[in-house]
Amino acid sequence: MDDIETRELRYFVAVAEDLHFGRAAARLGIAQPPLSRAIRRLEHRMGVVLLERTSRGTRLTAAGEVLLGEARVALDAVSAAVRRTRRAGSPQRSLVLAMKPGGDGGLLPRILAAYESQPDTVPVQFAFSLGERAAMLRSGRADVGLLHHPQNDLRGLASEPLGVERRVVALAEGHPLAARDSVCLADLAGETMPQWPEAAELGPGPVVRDAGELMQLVALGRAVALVGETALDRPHRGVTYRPVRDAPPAMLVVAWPEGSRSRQVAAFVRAARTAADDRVRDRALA
Amino acid sequence: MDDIETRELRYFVAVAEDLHFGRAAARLGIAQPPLSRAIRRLEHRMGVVLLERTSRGTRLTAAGEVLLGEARVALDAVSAAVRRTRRAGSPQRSLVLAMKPGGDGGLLPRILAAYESQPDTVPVQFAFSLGERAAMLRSGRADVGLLHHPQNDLRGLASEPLGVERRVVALAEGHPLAARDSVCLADLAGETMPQWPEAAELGPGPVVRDAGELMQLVALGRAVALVGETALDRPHRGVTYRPVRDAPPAMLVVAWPEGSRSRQVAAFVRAARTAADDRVRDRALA
DNA sequence: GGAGTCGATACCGTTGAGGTATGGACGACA
DNA sequence: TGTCGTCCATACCTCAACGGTATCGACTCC
Repeated sequence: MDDIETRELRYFVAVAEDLHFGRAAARLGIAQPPLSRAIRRLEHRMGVVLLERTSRGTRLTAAGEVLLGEARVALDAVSAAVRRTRRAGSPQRSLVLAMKPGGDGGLLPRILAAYESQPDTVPVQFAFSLGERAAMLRSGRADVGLLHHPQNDLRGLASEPLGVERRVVALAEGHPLAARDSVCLADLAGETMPQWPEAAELGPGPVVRDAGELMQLVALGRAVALVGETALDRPHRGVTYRPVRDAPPAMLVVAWPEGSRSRQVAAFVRAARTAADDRVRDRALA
Repeated sequence: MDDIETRELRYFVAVAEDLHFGRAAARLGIAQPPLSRAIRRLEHRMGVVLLERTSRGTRLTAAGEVLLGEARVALDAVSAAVRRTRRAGSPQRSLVLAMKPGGDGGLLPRILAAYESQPDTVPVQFAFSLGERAAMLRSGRADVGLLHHPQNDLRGLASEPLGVERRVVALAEGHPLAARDSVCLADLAGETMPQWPEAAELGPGPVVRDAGELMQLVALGRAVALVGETALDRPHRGVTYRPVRDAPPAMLVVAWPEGSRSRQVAAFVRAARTAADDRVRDRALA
């Protein structure tokens, strides 16, 4: 009755993303007629119309919109199952850590030291990613991640807070706002902010691929950027930083897939907590 | 490469649950040889051994254990996708509320009144269930639920707290502990506690199917039961209630599937919050 | 009105899912 | 120890359905 195969979901997602049977079929590596038939059969078995076909393209119905979102989640879950099983079966175990370069709030050395001081640890591999690190955890490409709340979408993940980071704005040294001691978000309304290529939908403004490009643009006065205060540890030439009074503070969290009962993940989370607690204590002493 | 079909996952879950190819095949409605081949092909494609076959039965490998858990989650996600899409496509909309009979902490009348006072509401259907209400939300059989934290597993769900309920123990009137003003958990160590048939694994002790049976057993002195303090609103003949000092309080929450962007769910959650806030205010006035 | 685009239909070959019959390994038991 | 029973694997067959090519029908745009 409702035994839908993942192939059918993959086909539907492809069509729903392209809104074009021919292109979707090409992307899937099959011809267009089998794709049309597969989608039609899917609609018939679900008893729901998913697409409105016109001779000039295709649109999603309300039910189709729902299925697009749900199918992506379900396909993520399936490929996560495969990946995690493969990793559990492969003899050489390692722990894949998803993080943004420099996005550790300066905690990473402490965390790794604390992790490796525990018994039975495995090598830690780094999966640097500017974009959706949360998706890497959900899909099983990474085991544990350092991310920011609420900037990252933590749904489907479990997490532990490691500390809050105030946000500062990076400005060119000659920027008018650099004359002030602090700014507020309203002051930045007219400024251009760079964005990562992985953003869900690209707005106006330049696209940058790494922190170097970002700071280059800022130093040139072509953009401003909201960054965590730990960016002050590695200041960039020609860039000055000012606190943003009303920016929501970013909470650095260690996150992992809900329901992961891996010993290694638990050890890493423990190490992260230890490292965060230690830093708080060190700062109190200083 | 990793395009695993849901059929293969269903087959694997069946075998992993039975640890017996023949019985699993019967349950799936197919013959044993195709099932053996399907599992073998699955292992081959994943590059991992999932089962240790002996001529006298079958055991899961470590990787098989991982896949069993992950596959259940993935299959839940797929059937949830189908169910939610069907409901989105069917013209007559309604909101399915999962709850335990009497498990509303006395809030339900207020919640329904608040919900129905909003514009554009749909009929509320009740899905009473003693067992895994959280699973009903995850699999799309219900849209929103009233459950208890931490007694229910809220992973994969979003939730809002509605209030805490202290826990009391229900005792026969002649029970020795009824002589005390309050008890602690250690006092209950030797007592028999009934359990619901949906429990993951049945221990010793009687099984009850509803609150009436439960209270009957308690009144007869055959068992004691930990219940929420709102049970005092409908006391049972021959049963007396005593607070449990160190029992973790149950937090009543309204929960819904993560990522549900349904307008009706949002309206219900809003109504539940309103109802909870109103009751707090009323009690403060009284 | 002709050309072009896009999805649906017709028809065909091949893959593979599922069936039956049987083999082979192993434990139980006399 | 030989026999029987259990349980999974293998061999072989059938047929549904997946995917491919060719073509149609509807609609848009010059």
